[in-house]
Amino acid sequence: MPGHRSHIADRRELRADARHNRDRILDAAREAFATRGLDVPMAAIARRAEVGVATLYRRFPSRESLVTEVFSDQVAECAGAVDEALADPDPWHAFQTLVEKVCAMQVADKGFTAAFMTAFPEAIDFERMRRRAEQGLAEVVRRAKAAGRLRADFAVADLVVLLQANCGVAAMAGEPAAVASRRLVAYMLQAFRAGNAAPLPPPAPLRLTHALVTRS
Amino acid sequence: MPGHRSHIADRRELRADARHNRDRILDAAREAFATRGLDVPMAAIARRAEVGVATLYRRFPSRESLVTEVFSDQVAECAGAVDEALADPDPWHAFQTLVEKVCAMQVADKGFTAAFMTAFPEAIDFERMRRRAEQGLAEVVRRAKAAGRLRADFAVADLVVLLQANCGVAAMAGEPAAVASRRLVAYMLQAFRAGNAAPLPPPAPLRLTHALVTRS
DNA sequence: AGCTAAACGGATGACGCCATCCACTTACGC
DNA sequence: GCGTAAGTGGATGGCGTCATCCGTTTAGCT
Repeated sequence: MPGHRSHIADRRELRADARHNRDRILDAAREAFATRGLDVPMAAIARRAEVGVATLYRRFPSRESLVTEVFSDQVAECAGAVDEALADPDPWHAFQTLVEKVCAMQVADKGFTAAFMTAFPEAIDFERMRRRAEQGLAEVVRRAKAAGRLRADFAVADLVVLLQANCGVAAMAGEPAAVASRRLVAYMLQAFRAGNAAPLPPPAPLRLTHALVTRS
Repeated sequence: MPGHRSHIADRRELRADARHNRDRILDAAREAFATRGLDVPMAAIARRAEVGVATLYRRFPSRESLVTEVFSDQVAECAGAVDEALADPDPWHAFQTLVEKVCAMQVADKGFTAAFMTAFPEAIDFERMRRRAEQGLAEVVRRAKAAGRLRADFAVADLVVLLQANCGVAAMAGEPAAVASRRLVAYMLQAFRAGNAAPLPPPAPLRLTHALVTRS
């Protein structure tokens, strides 16, 4: 089959100006998603990037493809945080730092959570990353439990609960969101700690995919 | 000034069929808001109520007026929960039960939180109720602290944080939301408890009004 | 029963967003 | 330089929601 072009290669064969505009679009989209959330009008992104709507749609046929591209590095950063936690010799410190880091990312960028949580059928990369994150997370949790620092009845799904909760906090207006999130995370981490553990209601049977952000 | 009609009296002077339709609309709106959230199309409500759109708009000129009317009894129920807590001789039990109850209400009805949290400038009744709830809440917290059951560095604003967090959890799909919420609340209540208190980051300077649900 | 004002509901225009089309412009290999 | 394919952006049609208008129906009083 001649002339087959993978979706990885097509960015190399762009003309110089097209490449430039593509970058402008990505920058604009990044900012727009971060401040206004994931369902900002396409036209607004185009305007901010100072390109026509057509250019935007030509480069990214669907909103999802744009989202995927915009957040790919942030997802990578997220996965990096998991790796970092896995490299940490102190299991509880690893767990705590990971949770804090991810939640802070969530607050810093309104779109990120939605992008990461929402199940985009198209976004294979996300799916792969998500699985990897899930496995890494499970390992971090296992270690923290084994070290006796994390309560035994903690479920990995509880992290999804926290992420979702933090997402709700992140929905608040700018700066209070950060303060509130820190407060929430601090409380939750103390509750996660082994030792002072009163019994809990049954855990939610959730995987990362199950956490849906209400998006029309 | 003759013929002045207060906005309280106008429901009495309705014709029988109008009154009937008004009730149908309220029922339909209640269900629609609970299941689909607060920004369900007006037309959908009208269809469900089997009335024309015009009837809906005539009775409730703005969406807010409809929301106010629909949730007035739920807000009252909420205030009732605060009174109940104030009547409870056990301060911690009062606090715990109140938190659990309100969070459960939040999950049960998607629209409720948004209605209660969102600042509707028009909804004076809500404002009054909210103030009352805030004062009652502060008293419940004060008592629980005085009894030595609630950690001293707990801030009333932390309840706003929890409400907002729980709102995020409530955004999940139907049944998992309830499970996750129970789990979240259980964790948080354990963290709120006095005794096992590690230091916390500074509290968020929030009143109930500051918690905004992102609505368009 | 008959009258009238109140109430009804479908049709309608305005608006915003999506996604595509097409006439014009520009980069880049020759 | 110049030809051409790639690229561009504004205009455009489709869709769904909002909110109002207006011709028709109906409750309720006499």
